Amino acid sequence: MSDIYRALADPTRRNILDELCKREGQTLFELCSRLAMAHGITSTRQAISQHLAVLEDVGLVRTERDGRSKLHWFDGTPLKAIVRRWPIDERGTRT
Amino acid sequence: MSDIYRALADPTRRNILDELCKREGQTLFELCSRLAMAHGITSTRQAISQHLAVLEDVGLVRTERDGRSKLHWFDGTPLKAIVRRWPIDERGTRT
DNA sequence: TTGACATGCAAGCGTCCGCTTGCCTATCAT
DNA sequence: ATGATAGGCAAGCGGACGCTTGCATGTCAA
Repeated sequence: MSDIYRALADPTRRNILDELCKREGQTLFELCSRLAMAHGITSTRQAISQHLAVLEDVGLVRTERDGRSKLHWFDGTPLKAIVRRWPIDERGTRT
Repeated sequence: MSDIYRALADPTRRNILDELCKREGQTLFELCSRLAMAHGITSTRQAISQHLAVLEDVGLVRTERDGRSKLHWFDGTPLKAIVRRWPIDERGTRT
């Protein structure tokens, strides 16, 4: 019961997507340290893991196991639903 | 302390945006009845009003008073921030 | 096998969020 | 002025969410 909009609602999850855009194929530990460095996020590893699960659930993050590590990729395809749903140009100007 | 992403997180608010795209300059009462008809939303008038306040706060809805009525317009301009932030094409395909 | 490393699962807790309820303000017709 | 209409303000409640904590699973090196 989670959609893209819910997934994007949390600021930490948005920062995770930002980091995954900067460098692809990151592992959970890489992400944790980079989030701490770049965004000052002090959350636990488990918290980040849960965020990644949400993002993976809605298709914004794709993963692949590599031994005991799990690599993460950003995938912006689900974002198309937003652009498709509403007009992005300014509207509502009185005629 | 509310951003676009938070505003889009609620399904009722997304339906409100849908309805405002269909017909511009709707009043609160118009929206309530249309939401009930088209989306089966049983929420109170105050609930919809609070949702509209959130949407107006983040710039997704613009308003204008007309006597004792308040007219609402959709404005998709803030959505540009989403497209600007992340690449919308598919990425993460292993090389 | 043993130990260390990387991640997963699940319960518990505090807070925020959406909704309702009740009352108040403002505008228009008669 | 009176009543009706359209909307606003604020308190309170229940549930969902994000986070932590503790333990379990699985992988690699020695």
